[in-house]
Amino acid sequence: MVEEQQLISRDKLVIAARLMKILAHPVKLDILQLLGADKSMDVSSLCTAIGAECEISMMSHHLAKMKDNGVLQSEKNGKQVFYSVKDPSVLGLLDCLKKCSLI
Amino acid sequence: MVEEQQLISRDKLVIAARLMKILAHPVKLDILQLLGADKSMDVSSLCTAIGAECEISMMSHHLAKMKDNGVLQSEKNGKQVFYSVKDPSVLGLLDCLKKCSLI
DNA sequence: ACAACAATTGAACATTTATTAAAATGTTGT
DNA sequence: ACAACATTTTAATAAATGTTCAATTGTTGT
Repeated sequence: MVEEQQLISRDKLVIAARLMKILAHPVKLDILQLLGADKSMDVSSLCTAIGAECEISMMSHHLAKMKDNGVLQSEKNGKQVFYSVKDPSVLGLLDCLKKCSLI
Repeated sequence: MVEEQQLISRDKLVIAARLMKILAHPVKLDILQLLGADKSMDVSSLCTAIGAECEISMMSHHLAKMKDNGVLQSEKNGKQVFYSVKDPSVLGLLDCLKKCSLI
């Protein structure tokens, strides 16, 4: 059975490439999988979870970029800022990487 | 039913990020979908298929990078060089982008 | 050997990205 | 008001990326 695939339009490829570019960083992917679909974590906790090489300032930069691009959302609670995944569909990318045994 | 997900290791995240970074470009994604799992096209044809804004030199650079990183393979036939997808599992990324309605 | 063609290579350049440090902002408890 | 803390912001810098052009390589047919 030959499935004739519908080609993705240039516009959509541009959008996809932009999203991939934003997420194409080990720390950002790790943030995504740590948060998952429904968790919420503050910046320091994320930094700790990511591991030793994490500077709080760097983490903040990553989070800001992901938020600016609609991947994450944040909510302030006292001194802390809690981040969570805004649109869970982006998690499909991670799943895909796993399922396709690309990683 | 709560599925507790196994976290992807740092090493694998680095690999995944590298692959995503390589492919995070509209032209590269377009090359991937044009070639699909089993097609083989020469550089000029790819350039024509991509559209008007395509410089042959730019196409060659893109193809070389994708080949260097194990995404594509090439075969010379006369004056032309034919490119094809080396490991079809990378196409899963494209499928995923479609299926997850990310694009 | 030469011309025509296909593709690659290398250099130059502008743009973007990642990292780090220091300063600034905002919040809480005293 | 002040100190302690959490986070953001800004700036400086280094590194990677994308694009274009010109020069080069390799192939085919005459």
